[in-house]
Amino acid sequence: MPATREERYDAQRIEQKWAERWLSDPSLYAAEANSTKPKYYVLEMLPYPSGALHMGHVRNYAIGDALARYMWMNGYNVLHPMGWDSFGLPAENAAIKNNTPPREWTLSNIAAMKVQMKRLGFAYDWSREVTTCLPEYYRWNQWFFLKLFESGLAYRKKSKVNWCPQCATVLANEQVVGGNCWRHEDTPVEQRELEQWFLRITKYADELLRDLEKLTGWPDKVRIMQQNWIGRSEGAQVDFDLGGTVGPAGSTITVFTTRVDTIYGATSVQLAPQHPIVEDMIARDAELRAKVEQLIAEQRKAREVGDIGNIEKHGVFTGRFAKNPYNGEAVPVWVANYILMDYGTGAIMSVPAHDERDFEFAKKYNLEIRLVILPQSSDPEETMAEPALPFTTMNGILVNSGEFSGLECEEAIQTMSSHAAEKGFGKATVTFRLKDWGISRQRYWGTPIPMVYCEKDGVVPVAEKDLPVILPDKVSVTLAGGSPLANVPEFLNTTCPKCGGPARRETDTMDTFVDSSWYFYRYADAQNSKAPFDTNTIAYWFPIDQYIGGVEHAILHLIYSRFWTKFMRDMGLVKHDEPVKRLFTQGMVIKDGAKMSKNLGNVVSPDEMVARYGADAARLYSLFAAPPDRDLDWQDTGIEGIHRFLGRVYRFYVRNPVDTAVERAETGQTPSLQAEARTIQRKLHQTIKRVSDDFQGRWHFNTCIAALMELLNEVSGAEEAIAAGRVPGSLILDVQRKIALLLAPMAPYVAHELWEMTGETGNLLKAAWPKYDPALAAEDEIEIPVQVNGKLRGRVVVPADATNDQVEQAALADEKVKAAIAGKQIVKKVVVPKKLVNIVVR
RNA sequence: GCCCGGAUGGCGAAACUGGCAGACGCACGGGACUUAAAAUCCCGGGUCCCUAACAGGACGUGACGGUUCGAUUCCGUCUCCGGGCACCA
Repeated sequence: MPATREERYDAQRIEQKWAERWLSDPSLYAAEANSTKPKYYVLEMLPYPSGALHMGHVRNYAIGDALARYMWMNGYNVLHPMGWDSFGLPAENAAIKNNTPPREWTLSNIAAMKVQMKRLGFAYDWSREVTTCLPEYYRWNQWFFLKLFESGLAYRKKSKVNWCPQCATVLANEQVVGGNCWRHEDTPVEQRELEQWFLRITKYADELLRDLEKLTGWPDKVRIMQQNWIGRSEGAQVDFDLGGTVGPAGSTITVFTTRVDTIYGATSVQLAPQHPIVEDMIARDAELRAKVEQLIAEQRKAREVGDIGNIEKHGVFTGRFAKNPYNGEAVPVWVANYILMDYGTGAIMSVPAHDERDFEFAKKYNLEIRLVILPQSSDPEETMAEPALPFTTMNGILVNSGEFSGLECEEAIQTMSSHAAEKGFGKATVTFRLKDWGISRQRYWGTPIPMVYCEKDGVVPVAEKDLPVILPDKVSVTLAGGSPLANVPEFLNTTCPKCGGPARRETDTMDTFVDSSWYFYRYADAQNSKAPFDTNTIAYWFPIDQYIGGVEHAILHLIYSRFWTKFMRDMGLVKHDEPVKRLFTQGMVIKDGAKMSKNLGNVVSPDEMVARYGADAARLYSLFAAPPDRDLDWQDTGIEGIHRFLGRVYRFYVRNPVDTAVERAETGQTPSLQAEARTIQRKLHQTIKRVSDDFQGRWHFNTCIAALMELLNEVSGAEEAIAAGRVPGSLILDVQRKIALLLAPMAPYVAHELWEMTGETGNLLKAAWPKYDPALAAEDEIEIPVQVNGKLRGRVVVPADATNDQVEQAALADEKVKAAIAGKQIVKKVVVPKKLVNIVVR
C-alpha cells in the first residue's frame, strides 16, 4: 500500500512539538524531595565542554536516559543530572589561538552543547547542573583542599615529576600513558624536579584494593585494572651493611624483595642509579659518576620511548661490598640501569639462580649463580633434580640456606621475615605501585590552590571564611611555562592570613581530576551555599545506583573518586565507603573500523543526524547497532533503517486509528480471539517480556529493539485481518498503547506522539511500564525439531503441554524420521521437554 | 612476557542455562504501485553438490583436538585482533 502524505513520519515536526512542551516544564525531570518512592540515582560521566557533542556522548547519554526513563516508569524517584567538567587546558589553547578569554569560550561551549542535549531529548534535571569552572563549585575544591591539608593528606614536596612540554605543566602518574602525555599521545613526558602539592592517596592504598571486592556491580575488567594499578606486593626489607659510611645517606642498603627465601643465593646487591648512596659514592669518584650518569641517561631514554621494560641491562661495579645479614657474606655492590628508584627501596639483592632479570645480568657480567631452591617433587622419595635456571617458581625447597634449609618457599618467607625482625636487620613489609597524587598544575584555567607563602610564617592556608580564592579574569595566557597566575600582581600579592604581613599566593592550580572526584555529590544538593552538600541528603541518594561512562576512566577518575569518598567518610561528611554501586562501561563509537577523528575524516556529527533523521532515530540506532558494552561501528545506512522502522510504526497508527469508544464497547466481553488475533496478542505479551527482561538484566537494547520490530512485523502483516474486522479494536489499541510505552525510554519523542494518537494524554514518565501476562504469552503449540544421531531430520508440531511420551511418539511417526531410521536399531531416545528429540540409531 | 576481552553470512549482529546456527536490521537481487522518480509494500537469500524445477544431500560459528546422544556454548592447545600492566624486585 503506498504511503500518503498524512502517513509520512515527520520526525522534525513531531520532535519540535514535544520539545516545546517539555522545555516549558522544568519540573518534568526534577527529582522529588521527601519522596516515598524508592530512589534511583543514574549518572553519566559529565562531558568536557569542547563545543559540540560527538557520537560517543550520544551513545553514553542514550543508554543513561533509557535507564532513567525506564526507572521513572517503574515508579522510582529518579535523580538524573548533568554538568560540565569545564576547567582544563583546551580553553587556554583556544584563548591563545582565537584570543578569546577561557571563561567566555567555555561558557559559550556549554550553552551550545546544552542546546544539543535538549534537542536530543535527554531527561536531565537541569536545576542541579554543575559547572566546575564557576566559583560556586570550585570554592568547595578549595575547601576540601584545606581539609586535606589539616588532615595531613595534602603536602608539599620537591620531587621528580612528569612534565608535558605540550601542556607546559606537570602530570600525575595516572596521566602518563606509555611514557607519553595522555592528551598528547606523541609527546614524551620529561622528568623535572619541582616543588609540588600531593594528595596522600597511598594512605588508602590497602582499602582501595580491599574494597574492590565489594564492587560486585563493576566490570571485572575495571576492577582488575585498578588492582594492577595499586600494585600491592608483599615482601620483606633487609638491611645490607656497607661496613662504613660513604656519605650522608649512611652505611646501610635496604633492599626490598618478595623472595627473601632465596637470600642465601644473593650474589650481589644492585642499586638504582639515582639511589642516595650512589650519589654519595659518585660525589668523590668522577669515573664512577660518568658511568652512573650514562646509566641514568639510558634509563631516561628508555622511559621516553616507553620501552623501559626492554632496556638492555647495563651495570657498573662500585668497588664496594655489602654484608648479607643472614650468612654474613660480603657481596659486591653494583649500580644497574634496570633498577627503578621509584619502586620499593630502589635497591635489590640479586639472586641470579631464581630471578630472570638477575640471571640475565649475572650471565652478562659473570657474577656467581648459586642454586638455593630445588623443585619440590610430588613424590618425596624421589631425588630432586637440578632445575633449569633460572628457577623462579615458589614450588620448591630451600637448600644451601643454613638453618632454613629444608623449608618450603612459602613457610621460609614467613620464618625468615620474622627472623630478620627479631635480629633487627629487616622486616616483612608491603610495597605499592600506587603513588601519591600530584595535583599541582602550572596552568591558568583551574582551581587556585588556596595557600599563601609568607616570609615569616612559611606556608599558610587561606582562612575558610576567605574562600573562594577567585580565579582572576584578566590574565594573558601563554604556554611559556610557569603558571600564568604568577604574572598577575593583583592575584599574586596578598597578606598572610596569620600575621597580616605581605605574602604571595600559590600560583599553581589544581588538576581537573579534583573537580570530577566529587561532582556527583554536588548534584544531590547543588544549591547549597553553606557546605559542599548536606550529609543527610547524600545519605538518601547514595551510593549512585548506576554510573555509565567510557572505560578510559577506569583508573584515573574512578580511583580518584573512590579515594575522595573515603576521605570524606573519614571526615564524617558521608557515611558510605564507595560512591558507585554499579558501573557500566560502554564501548566506543567507531566508523569504518577506526576511532572517529578529524584526521581520518570519518566523524559523524550528531547535529547532522538529528537534522536528517531526528533525535529518536539517532538515539535508537546507537542502542540498536550493537550491545552497549561493545564498540559500535557507525553505518549511515543503519540509521536510515531505524528511521524507516519508526516510519513503519507511525504508519501503523495512522492507518489503524481506533476509536476509543471501541474500547469501552468491548470491555466486559471476554472475546474469544480468532487465530490471527490470538497470534498478535501472544506476540504482544512476549514482546513486553523480552523488552522488560533486557532492561532488567543484560541491557542488550539491540535485542529489545529487534523484539519491537518483530511485533510490528506481526501486526502490519495482519492488516488484511484487521481491515476485515477479525482483530478486535480493543486489541489493536492495546498493541498501540504498549508499543508507545515500550518505545518511550529509547525514542521518547515519537513514543509521546503515538501515545497521543491512541487518545492518551500526559507524560509517559508518569505512565506505568506495561506488564505481561505469562498465560497470554504462552504458545499453544510448539514445533519440536527431531534429530537422528544429532542431525536434524524432521520437525513435529505438538501441543505445548504434550508429555515426553507424546512428543516421542509424534517424532517416531514423522515420515522423514521414519525414513532416516529405517532398517536401523534404536539405541537411545533423548527427549528434552519443549526443546528437541534426538534418536540415536546404529 | 603477564592479565582481561573478542573472533558467527557481503556488513552490524542474534541464539540468555549444552538442544533447530544466522532472529532483527543493513546492503543486495526480483516483483508490485507510479507516466516516471522518490516514498511505500511483497518475495528471495550461509557455502557447496545434485536437479529442468520440486525435492534432496554434504559442509559450516578463527584453527586443531577432547567431553557429550548433541558443542557458537564446556575443557585443552594454538592463531589473529583490541585493551590493560610491564625489568614493579
